[in-house]
Parts: sequence; C-alpha cells; structure tokens
Amino acid sequence: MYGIFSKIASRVCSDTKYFVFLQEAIYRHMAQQLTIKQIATLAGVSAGTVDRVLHNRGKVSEEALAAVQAVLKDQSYRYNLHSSAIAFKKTGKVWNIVVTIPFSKKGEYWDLIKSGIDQALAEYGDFSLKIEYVFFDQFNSNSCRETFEKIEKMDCSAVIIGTTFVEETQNLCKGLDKKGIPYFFVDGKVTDTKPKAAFMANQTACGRLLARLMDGFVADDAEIAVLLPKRIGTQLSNNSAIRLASFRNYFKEKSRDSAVKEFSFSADNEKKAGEEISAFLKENPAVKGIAVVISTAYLISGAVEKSGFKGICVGGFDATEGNSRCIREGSLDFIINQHPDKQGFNAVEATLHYLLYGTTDSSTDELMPIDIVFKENLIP
Amino acid sequence: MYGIFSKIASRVCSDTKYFVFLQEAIYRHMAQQLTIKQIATLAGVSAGTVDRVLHNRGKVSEEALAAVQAVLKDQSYRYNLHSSAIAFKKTGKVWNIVVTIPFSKKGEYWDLIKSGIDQALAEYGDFSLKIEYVFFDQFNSNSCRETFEKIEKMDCSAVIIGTTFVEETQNLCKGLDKKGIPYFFVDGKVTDTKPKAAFMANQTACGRLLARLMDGFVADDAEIAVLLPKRIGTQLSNNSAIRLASFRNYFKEKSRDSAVKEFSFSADNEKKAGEEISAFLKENPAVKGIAVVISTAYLISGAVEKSGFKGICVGGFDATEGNSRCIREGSLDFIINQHPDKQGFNAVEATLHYLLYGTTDSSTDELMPIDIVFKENLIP
DNA sequence: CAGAAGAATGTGTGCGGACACACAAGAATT
DNA sequence: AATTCTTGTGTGTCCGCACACATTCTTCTG
Repeated sequence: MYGIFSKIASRVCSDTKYFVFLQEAIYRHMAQQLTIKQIATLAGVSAGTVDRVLHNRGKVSEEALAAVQAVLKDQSYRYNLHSSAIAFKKTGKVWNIVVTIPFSKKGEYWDLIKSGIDQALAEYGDFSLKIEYVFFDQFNSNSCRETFEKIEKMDCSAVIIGTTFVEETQNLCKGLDKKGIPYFFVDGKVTDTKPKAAFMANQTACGRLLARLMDGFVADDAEIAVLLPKRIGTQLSNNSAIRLASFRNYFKEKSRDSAVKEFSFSADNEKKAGEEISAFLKENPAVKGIAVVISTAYLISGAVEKSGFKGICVGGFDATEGNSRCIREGSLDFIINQHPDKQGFNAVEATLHYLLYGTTDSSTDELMPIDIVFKENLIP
Repeated sequence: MYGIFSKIASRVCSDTKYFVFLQEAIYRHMAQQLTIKQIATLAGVSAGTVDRVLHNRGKVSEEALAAVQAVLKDQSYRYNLHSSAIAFKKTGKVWNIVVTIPFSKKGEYWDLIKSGIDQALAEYGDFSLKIEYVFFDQFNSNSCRETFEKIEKMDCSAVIIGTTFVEETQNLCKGLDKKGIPYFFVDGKVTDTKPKAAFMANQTACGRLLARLMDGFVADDAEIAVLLPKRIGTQLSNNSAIRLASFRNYFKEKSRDSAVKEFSFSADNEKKAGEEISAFLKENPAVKGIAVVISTAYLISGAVEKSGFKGICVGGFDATEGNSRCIREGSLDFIINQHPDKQGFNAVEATLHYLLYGTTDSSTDELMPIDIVFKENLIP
C-alpha cells in the first residue's frame, strides 16, 4: 500500500527538484470494480450463472463453474455493497439481530455498550436491519438462564451476547450452534463456545497498565490499595479476576507486592461503599493510591474526597457517566477506558458484515484499544 | 434515546419480578424510512417534484414546495444512501477529492494521516470516489505555494488540506471559496479560512497532558526538559508552540516553572539529535524527565538509552513507527497519540458526507480523542 | 383566437444485484 | 413415440434514487 508513496518520499531531498517530484506524486487510486454482468461476459456465461456461483445456489455445470471462478479470482470481484443492500430490500427479508446483555442504569457500563449498538443501528439504518434487545439481571443467574432459554426460541439471524454467566452462555451457544445461528460476544469470552468474534479489551494489559500508572503516580514508599467488588454468592467476574492478578503480578515483579492491600467494597451501594473506604483509609494511613478494578470507581473517589483525605491517587475503569463526572471534578485521577460503546458498535458492524458477506474479515478476538483518560483528555 | 431503556432498568430491583421485566424489555427499533415515492403520494405530487425539492433544482411552484417540505419535515426523510450511490453511478460522475499534505517517510506523522485516508477510500470504495494526492515539502514554503497554485487549477469536488504554511493555505482557501469548492483541514486550523471541518486534537490539552504525566512520573525535586525542534529560517509550528506554552503553563500554575528547561534539537537528523541530547544530559544531571513536543521522540529516547542514562522518563507525541518501536523496546515511556490516521479517515468521511448530503452533521472543529500509550496498551 | 413560449409537473430509464421464472436440451418414465 | 422429469441456462422484474425527457397547463403575442 505504501509502495508508491514511500518511493517518492525518499527521493525528495534536494531543494530544487521538488517540482519534478510533484508531477509524479499526483497518483490516482483506481479501484475499478467489475459488475456481475461484466464478469458474466468475461466468463462467457449469463449474469444468472455468475449469481448462482456467487451464492452457491447450485445448478451450474462444472465447466461454467470453472470458467466463472477463474474470472472471479482474476478480477478479485466484490459485491457492490449498495446494490446488494438495495436488492435485498426487494426480498422483504430483514436481518434480525438479537442483543442480550445485562441491563444497567443510564450511563453505566452496559448502557454504554447499548449506546454503541444504537449508534451502529443509526449508522447502518439503510440496511434492512432490526435489533431486538433482551435484557437480564447480571446479578441473578436465574434471570440470565430464563432469558437465554427464551432467545433459543426466537427467530433471528444473529445474536450478540454480553458474557456474564459462564454456564448459561455455554448452553445458549450450544443451542445456537445447533441451529446454525452465528453469535458474537461483547465484554468477554467464554470457553467451549464458537463465537464469530469477541469484542473486548486485553484484561491482562488492563491490570498491568493500572499497576504501571499507580506505580508511577504514587511515591515509592507508599502503600497501594486494590479494590474489588464485594459479592455474595457469586464469585469475582472473570475480567476482574484477570485484572487483579495482572495488577499484583506487576508489583511482584518489582518486589513491591507487600505494598499492595486488597480490599472489598459494596459496589452496588453508594453510601455503604463510602463508609467502607473511609474506615479503610483511617486504618491504613500509608495508602496513597487506590486502584479500582471495576467500573464504579466514582463511588470511591467521591467518598475519598468528601472524607477529606488528601494526596490520594484514585484510578479505575471505563468512562461511565459517574466516572467522567469525577474526573472532571478532580476527585478521580484517571480511568482506563475499554470503550464499551465501541465494543457494541463493532459487534453490530461485524454481525452485519458476517450476514452480508458470510465472513468475519478479521480474527476471532477483536481486542479493543485501551485508553487512559485524565482530566486533560476527557471528552466532554 | 435512553428513554425506554432507563425506565425499564430502574424498575428491576426486586428479585422475583425480573420475568415481567423481560416481557417489556423486548422492544423493537423501527426506523421506518419512507421512499421518495411515498413522500410524493403524501404531498399529493409526483416523485419528480419531490426530487426537485430535495435537490434544489427549481421549477417547483410555491404551493408544491410548501406541501413537500411539510411532509419531508414531518416524516424526517433521509435519502437511502445505497440507492443514492447506485443511481449516482448512472450519471458517470465521480467525486474527485484532492488531498494535499506534506510527504513524509513511511510510518511517520503525515504518512499515518495518509494511511487513514487510504483506509477510508477502501471502506467507501463502493461510492464513486476518487482521491488524488498532491504532496509538498513541509520545510519548503515555495514547494507549498507552487503546489497550492496547481491545485487551484485542478478540477475537483473537494480538497483536504494538511495545514502547515499559514499564508499559502489562506491563499488557496480564498481561491477555493471563490470557486465554491469545499475544503477540510487535517492536523490544524488556519485563521481567516472557512473549512467545512477541521480534524485535529486540542493542542492545549495535549501540552497540559504531557506536563501532567511528566509531573506524575518524575520525582518532585528533579528537573524536566522540554524538547523542541531546531529550525532554521522557519519558526516553530503553531501546534508545537501551543503545546509548549500549555506545558509551561501547567508548571507555572504549580510554581515549578524553574524546574523546566527548554532545549532545541535537530529533529531531522538522528545522529546529530543523539549527540545533542547526550551533551545536554551530561550538563544537566538533575534532568529526570524529557518531554518532546513533536512526533520524533524516538530520536531522543533511543539516544538516551544508548548513552547509558538511567531513570529518565521520556514522553512524546504520536504513534509513529519509530515511537511505537521505542515504546515496545522500553526506551520511550509513553506517547500522547493524536490519531493522525483517524484524522485522515474522518476527513474523507466528512468530505463524502458533505458531498452526498450537502452538510457537515457536526460542528466545524472536530476534536480528535487524545490517547496516552504506554507499553502495556500499545497496539502491536 | 391560434400558436408560440415558458413554467410546472409527471413519466421513463437504468444504476448493480437478488431472485423468480421461463425455457431448452437431454434423460427417464409411461 | 409421447410424456414427464431433471438439469443447466438466460431473461425479466424490482429495490430507491438521479436525471433526462415527455407532457400538461398557463400566459403572452401577433
């Protein structure tokens, strides 16, 4: 791709010759795409036959097949996306995508994923596309199970799944596999499943980055607290567990593991969380950094500021509304953003791509970029 | 947009009722788009009249105009992008976008912008779109002037301009304004011009963020060097100047300005740059942080490591190939990424959008997100 | 008042692809 | 030998839009 460009660029050192350079630098992109009819002419058959080959509809003689495939390969044919979409309308069919994710309040993690999905729907609204949301309770495996059972009975073209409960997800995927319905993951992966793609951030990198930043921003002789959600009944989510392990691992490598204190707080209760962190900081005055491995750091940073503790660096995950507010106000120092909205958007995009072309053009694991957000680069 | 979603979510607190919730949560998006023909029927006119109204082709009576506009507004009509693109093909016209940016070596700043543009071309290849590159020498105002004069004579639908030389850009824009050709900026803005949109990062935020990170990562009693390119004849580019001022401002606010040392290096000569920084560090042993305000930090970080200086934090701008390599190898600690590729991509996208719909759907200034990249979140 | 000129409006065609359907030629059945 | 059936193939229609061209209605002129 860079061939011509770099060749020209390397030639321009002398001052006087730039004009000659310009003549050559004006180069044109030509993505001459052939149509089905042109392919047909080249292969010596009719458009219908080419269509049959392209869609594997059968009823094509071996010689015709060979002739068409030869031309197709030679000309690297691609559907014209627009014509395809237009013609598809005629059929009256609609791509029905079912999205099943936990519900959450406006501006919280799963709602950001949903925003991305909605955005994708708006962007790709000109395709015959329908999205059907089915929410469940991320803290209640029964809700998840019954929801997933419902989905298996639904008539749809593809499913986007927010990975939470492992066993329930595996069951759903098994059912979908049997029916040949493609599915995609957002936020994570689950073993023994075959998603067409999974959109998530590298959790090991996330944990390590959190550690690196804390290490940099907190004095060498201070202690650092790593905060987890208190859970009753259920265990730590897979993502959080990986982040925690990776976080601790960083400090182990630096032989500073003794400075790290683990602490669990009530992530679903603002008041309780505040009281807990206050008490903790009183008991541990050497703690000068608080690393929250989940998306509700704002519950902590707000309380830390209110309680009057100074010079404590607080970091967390994801640009939820609460976190963004605290960053803006200064109580939260930074967050590591996994782009939940982008995950949602890309999942829809990939789904549509798969439905239209029958392929995912990239690898199964779609790692999202991990951003670090300070007050200075927060998007308002 | 969140209306239904948040209403439902807030209702689900009790454990037992989630199933009821599910029934309601299955809600369907319906973006029922009317066609021109349907609009015509509703307005009591023919499709041709609606078409004339939509394209401002004139020859429409006042009453017909009013009737159509009323229906259009009421139904919030939008072209079907696909049909539009398909039908446009028939006309044989092609959108010809001229891109004029400085040339640079593969993987350097302007080449990243170009990659983004190429990517956009690939993505939007199914539109009748042609891109014509015209490169110039960013260190030679004559090259720029003569290139721009050439562009004024070219026949094109829109121009994307990499802002470098102020006066030359103003002249070009004046000419384009006269001909009614829309133009877009990448990397910066220029006063007294009327671009449809400018794609760039907030440079004040960039400088401040650089300062914030340096401040955090370098001990309080150490000195910090801020590195500028040595220029002969030309002055510091606008972007660099803003970053520098913003950087210094941060430390002034903290009354630590005395710890900041400015230093100019040969940004276009790897060997010279290395010798200069080595000498500088020998003379200034208290310097423990190096902030490079331009995109060639890799020239510095490589030399710092080779010369054997330890414990010095180096930060710079943009994920160029050189910088990415140094981050990976560990000599460069972090970079602030302005997403040049995204700037290029979005510029093409916005241009196409303008050409198709006659509007830029957002504000003139398109601020790009600013990312911070460490080894941990570097995309390979 | 016929006829030309002009303004407003309606109709027709084709972009590239998806699919239904018509049709031809040979094989299998009655 | 006449018929159904199979298999391969080409043709026609339509999706929604852009634009050329045909048509109608109005007004003005000799």
